[in-house]
Amino acid sequence: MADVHSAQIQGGETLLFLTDEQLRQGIEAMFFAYRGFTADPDLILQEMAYGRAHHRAMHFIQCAPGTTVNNLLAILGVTKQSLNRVLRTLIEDGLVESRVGRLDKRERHLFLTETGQGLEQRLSDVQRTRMRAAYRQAGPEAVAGFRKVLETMMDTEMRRQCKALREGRG
Amino acid sequence: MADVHSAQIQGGETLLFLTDEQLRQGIEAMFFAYRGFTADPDLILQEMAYGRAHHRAMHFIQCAPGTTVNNLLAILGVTKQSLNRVLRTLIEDGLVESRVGRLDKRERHLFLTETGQGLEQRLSDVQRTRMRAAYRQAGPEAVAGFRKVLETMMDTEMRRQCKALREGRG
DNA sequence: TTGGAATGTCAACAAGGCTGACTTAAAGTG
DNA sequence: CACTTTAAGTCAGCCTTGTTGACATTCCAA
Repeated sequence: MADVHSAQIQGGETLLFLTDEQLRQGIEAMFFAYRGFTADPDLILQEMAYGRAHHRAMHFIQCAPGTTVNNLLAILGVTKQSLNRVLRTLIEDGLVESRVGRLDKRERHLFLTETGQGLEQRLSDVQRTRMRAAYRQAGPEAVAGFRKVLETMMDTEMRRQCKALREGRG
Repeated sequence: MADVHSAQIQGGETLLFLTDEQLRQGIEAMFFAYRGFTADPDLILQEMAYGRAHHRAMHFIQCAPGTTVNNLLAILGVTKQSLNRVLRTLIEDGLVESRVGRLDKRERHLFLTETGQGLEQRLSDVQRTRMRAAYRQAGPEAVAGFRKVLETMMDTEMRRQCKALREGRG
């Protein structure tokens, strides 16, 4: 990327000279890329009258089986009423199982059933396929950079979220 | 990024060995990063009873002043009814101006008023600030890679969109 | 035993997508 | 000129997914 200028300073510190135009392009790229990134799962979800909210819930349950509702709320950053509506349909439809906690019986531990795992697999398959294609086209160095910037943005977001959690709990 | 393995093949062709886990991390990173990326403008928009839809419209009008409604529809990928609802309030509130086309009087050309430019500036400022911070933290090489992967994903999306346009028009 | 935390539920509402039907005006075409 | 197509706007109604607020239940812990 020739239009990202950088200057190496004495001690390894790096200054980036980024014009507003370059940043604007990055912003637009995020918009279009995110849209492409959700397009494939959206098609599958539409078939079965589910939405992105269902996908997100299943994704994070798959990723952390046995997680509690509160945990999921914190990760997803929505209200419990919003999440509950989604979880209820998933449980009714037999995609998610909610087990009462052994240690703390108020808590519900969430798991994907076999059916749920099947759908989650289908959804993440198409998403991974698309991401793999983009990775392959861009090359390994670009992928490393992509992940680094995204993880930096993600960390910032996670920190903001944790801060919000702490403030919320007093 | 040590966990992205690559193997250089004879003619400069590169194979990426990406595990499902690595791709999953990329997917999650997109989710969290996108959320972080929209968080700041959302706060400002909330103050004035606007939403992301208004932001997107203003962004692309600012980026291509004089664009037509149909153009904007194609870029945003929403229905004209959806866009119209947003445009109507922006025009009523004096942020967007709609001028009848000189060449083709059916068309309306869209511009941001001074007030509109002011708000758009405020919104993109906070977004650029966040992006600049992430860029700076990740370093110039990472930024180049980030943009390359995103542009690849974006191109894919834009091609899909153009294809849809062509098919839609017969 | 009482306070607070975790969960779930009901109701109402808003933003922002969608479809379908329809109008108006302008442009293109036979 | 008559007809069709196109650009834009509008109305009505629907869906998903977010929000608040109020409230019940259950259970842990002081």
